Amino acid sequence: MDKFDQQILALLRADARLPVSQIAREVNLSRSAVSERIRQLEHSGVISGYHAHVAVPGEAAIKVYLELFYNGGRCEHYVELMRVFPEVRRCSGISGETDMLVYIEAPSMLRFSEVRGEIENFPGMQKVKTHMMVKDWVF
Amino acid sequence: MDKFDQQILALLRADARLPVSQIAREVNLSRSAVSERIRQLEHSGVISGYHAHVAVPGEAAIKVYLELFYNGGRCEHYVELMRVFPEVRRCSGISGETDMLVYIEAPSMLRFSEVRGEIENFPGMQKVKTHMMVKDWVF
DNA sequence: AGTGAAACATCTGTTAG
DNA sequence: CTAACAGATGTTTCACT
Repeated sequence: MDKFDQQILALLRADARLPVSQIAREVNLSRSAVSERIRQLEHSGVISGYHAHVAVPGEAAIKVYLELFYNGGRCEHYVELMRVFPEVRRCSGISGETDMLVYIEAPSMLRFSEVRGEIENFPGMQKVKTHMMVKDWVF
Repeated sequence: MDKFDQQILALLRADARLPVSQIAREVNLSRSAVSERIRQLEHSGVISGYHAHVAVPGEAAIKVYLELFYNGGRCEHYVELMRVFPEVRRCSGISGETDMLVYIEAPSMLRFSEVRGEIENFPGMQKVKTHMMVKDWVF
């Protein structure tokens, strides 16, 4: 994890679709070297994925935390199911009784209800506890 | 913004580097159609960017949600007290029994314990429930 | 570790039908 | 939408620093 790796990470953090050839130019390494470094960074888990940042249609008028309780199935499974909703911004597996904590931003109460309804009907879903966010400070 | 767009968004959210050709296969559209749709989604701002998710070693090694239960005092009061900790990233007043949900990122377990200890000793604090984040997906 | 070059498959953008 | 083409890109391998 030297200076080159850090430069590569910074570039991919800004634009995950930057071509290897261009990265090579900017950090002054060959394509093969950059390819190999990226492969290492991915394999070692430093880069956990590449994701498009999708804006919530409308605006985030409603902010909610859902507590999910389900039986069987790994959390990865449910994450894949919830990924289809742009309103789902974050899924966190946490210690304690709750299986997963899901943060949702929706443009309206109606839309939120739709999303919540679909999540409740996921196979194996046992309970969905809703926590409307009434105040919020982000630092 | 029809069903196809939503499918495309879900795929790019999961893997920003998915080739257009493969997306086309999965949603049963032609490459040109998918290319055009992605172009529209980018230009209209629905897709605001593509980013590598990087786990920086040492930075935010520990992610935790705290459930705060206190008696008396408004949440604004406690927010002011917690603002002194850079590790406190978000404070949310939510509906339900829990008075406040606090998201914390700390560089080490030791440092987190210190912060948690201080929060527990805030005047009026009744209970602090810790939820270590063991898995996490941010979209 | 990195370079440069080559070879090959794949992706993309752009045409034309 | 399909088909086809040209150019760019990713990946791998190799000989050589």
